[in-house]
Amino acid sequence: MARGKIQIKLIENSTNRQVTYSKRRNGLFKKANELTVLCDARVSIIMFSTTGKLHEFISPSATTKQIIDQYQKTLGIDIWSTHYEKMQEQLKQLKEVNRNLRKEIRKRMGDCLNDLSIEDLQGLEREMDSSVNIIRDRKYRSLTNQIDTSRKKVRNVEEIHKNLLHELDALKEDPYGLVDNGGDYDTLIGYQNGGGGGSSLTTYALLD
Amino acid sequence: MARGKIQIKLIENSTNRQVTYSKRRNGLFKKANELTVLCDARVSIIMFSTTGKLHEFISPSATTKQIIDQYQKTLGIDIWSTHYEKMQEQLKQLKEVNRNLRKEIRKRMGDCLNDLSIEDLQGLEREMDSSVNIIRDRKYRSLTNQIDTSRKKVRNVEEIHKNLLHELDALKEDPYGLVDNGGDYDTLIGYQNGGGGGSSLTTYALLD
DNA sequence: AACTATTTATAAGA
DNA sequence: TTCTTATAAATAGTT
Repeated sequence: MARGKIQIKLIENSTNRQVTYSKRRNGLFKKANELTVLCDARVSIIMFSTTGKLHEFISPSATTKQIIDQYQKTLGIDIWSTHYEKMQEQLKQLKEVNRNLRKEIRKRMGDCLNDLSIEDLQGLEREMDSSVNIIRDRKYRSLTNQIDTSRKKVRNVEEIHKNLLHELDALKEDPYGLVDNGGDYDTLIGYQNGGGGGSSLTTYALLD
Repeated sequence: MARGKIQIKLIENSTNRQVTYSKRRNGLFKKANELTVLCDARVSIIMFSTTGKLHEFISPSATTKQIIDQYQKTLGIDIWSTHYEKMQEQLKQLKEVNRNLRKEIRKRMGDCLNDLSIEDLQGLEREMDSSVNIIRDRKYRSLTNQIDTSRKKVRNVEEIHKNLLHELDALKEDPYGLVDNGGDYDTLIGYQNGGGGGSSLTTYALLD
């Protein structure tokens, strides 16, 4: 606008562009400030250069956050809050659910019984009795299983012991190993040690 | 800046101010647009007049949300996202807590017992037994209270009945009401009907 | 960063 | 609000 008119189109020369950006930015900010003072307006200017550099103007009477908040409020279209409010709602619901769950647990622990009627108490008692029975049953079955396993182990150990005794007897009667291992007990638990009969004394696996 | 220089200070005349606001706003937006084109910059201008009216300029190559997001990102100071991420974290935690609470309840209802050891089952059983006892006790006390209240009511009704009989006897012996109500039972439950002895037949309040 | 010829913006008036 | 226009301000090109 001086020393020759220019076309409003991208300035190709990078240096010129840079200089013009700087000059006009100052001009813009000056105008914005004048507007702020003359007309008691609140102005926010945010700008990024091609290189990503940030420059901002804000009327002294405001903050950028204020302006943006009011911007959203005025447009009604909350750029973020849509998402944000949904989260808030979700949060509230979760807290409520949480509170109820805790209350439920406390009831089941014998707390917070004040606001329950006799019928409620009766129901709660019955429900918990039945639950305890289930738990007791589960515990019992679990115990039974363990006992059963133990019993099997014991039986296995006994079997091994018995076999060892047999082998010992055989050794006593035939110290030079001329007689083969008796087939009956070997086949009986032979699958447990891979059928290895190579040594004169059979090894017997213990159950886990 | 024409037809006379002006001081950069609030324009007192409201109409003038309004006009100047409009003119200079256009000027500002025009300059912003030129800057956008000449220097390939992205500019966001948001302004509010004294009266709260919103006007905005945005470079065609951008959206206001983009600019504001980049503004926050560049400054590092997230005006909202800090809050947002905190909420997200909170949400996650609440959901986790919620899940655990539900599991706890299910355990206490005899579900989900698979991953509990015998010791856990034992502890759970003991805890629930004790809770059931508390509930049973509470129920018992509640029942006792009700029974007690009922008993009092019955006693009250009996008392009233007895008194009525007395009055009836008195009436039979003194049909013309010359003899006053017998003092003993009147004072006994007199506080219950406000001490009203005005009528020949005393009224007796029933307990609630 | 300063200069300055010119263009542009705009204050006041219509 | 829009147009006009005299004048102030901004700025492109130069140093």
